[in-house]
Amino acid sequence: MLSKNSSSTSDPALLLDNQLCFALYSTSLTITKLYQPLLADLGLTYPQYLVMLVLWEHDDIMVSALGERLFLDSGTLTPLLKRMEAAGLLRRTRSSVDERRVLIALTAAGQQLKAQAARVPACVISATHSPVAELMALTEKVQALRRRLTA
Amino acid sequence: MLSKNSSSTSDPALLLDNQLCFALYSTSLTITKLYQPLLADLGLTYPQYLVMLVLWEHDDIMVSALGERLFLDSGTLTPLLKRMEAAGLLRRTRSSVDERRVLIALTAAGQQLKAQAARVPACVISATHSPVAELMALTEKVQALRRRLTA
DNA sequence: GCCAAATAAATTGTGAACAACTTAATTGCG
DNA sequence: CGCAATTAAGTTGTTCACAATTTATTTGGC
Repeated sequence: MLSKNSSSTSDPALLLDNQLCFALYSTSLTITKLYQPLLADLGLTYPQYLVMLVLWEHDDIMVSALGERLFLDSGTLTPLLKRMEAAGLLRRTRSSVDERRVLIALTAAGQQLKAQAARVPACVISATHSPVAELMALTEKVQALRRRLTA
Repeated sequence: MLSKNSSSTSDPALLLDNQLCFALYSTSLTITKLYQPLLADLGLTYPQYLVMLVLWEHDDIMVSALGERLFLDSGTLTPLLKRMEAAGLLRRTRSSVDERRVLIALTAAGQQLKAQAARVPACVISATHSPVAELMALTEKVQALRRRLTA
């Protein structure tokens, strides 16, 4: 395994496998691919599924509230929500109280999709080959990091 | 905080904050935004920085080897590498041994960029407001999950 | 009441990601 | 050898992400 830059001569801080960011990035992409076939059955992409999770918890919210919850901005959400509206999952309505606001509300079809989505989490969990308690512990640690980053 | 679907009546498995995937996804995006101004000084995007990390460790490798290391395919890498070649960071050359292969090698400018990049990791680490030992432990846990997913 | 500042969403342009497919070269089996 | 299967990279089309900017509306100070 010879190379011009063998890893032994590299700054350890620049080694790919020492990067938390890369671990998060690559693992996130890998899990998303795991979701893809399951979500395709529901007619959803992964970011669209996240939007549905928020709306199933709390319907009829502003685009900006959705964005705060998902850490995404209107530049990402506006086209995404338009596609979901076109798919009949939700409605986008200007608030009459404040014409700047756009409220997102699930359609009946969007609400009903929750029942079908209910079996998705178990499928993904089993594919991780990991004890649930460990997954929960990891979730909390990653959330704690995100909190420290956004504080 | 009243809503049609209050979280207390929701399937816990569908609550956004119980999703490991979302924790990874949102934290990964948040860290990437942290890198963005630092990498902009080097003329790199975050995925381009990852390519450079691999090449600084091991120069002159095939596109597919790069892809295995980064968990990305040629559909993502080919245009990304073309942009990096246009920026003068690397060269793409067909292998004479096997004309299907394209070898990626750093230019002098690409090699020299490593010195400037050396201070990036410390900046990011300090921005996390976390002890380094904790970041390392979390990195290993996330890598272990990725290993279980890709096995 | 007026108007500058702030707020909410949308738009524009660039760069990923990836599924599905194509093109081109090499391998290996009969 | 001959050629089907495999491998490597590239292409196409769709969907994110986001910086920077724009449009439209509302708020707040005077």
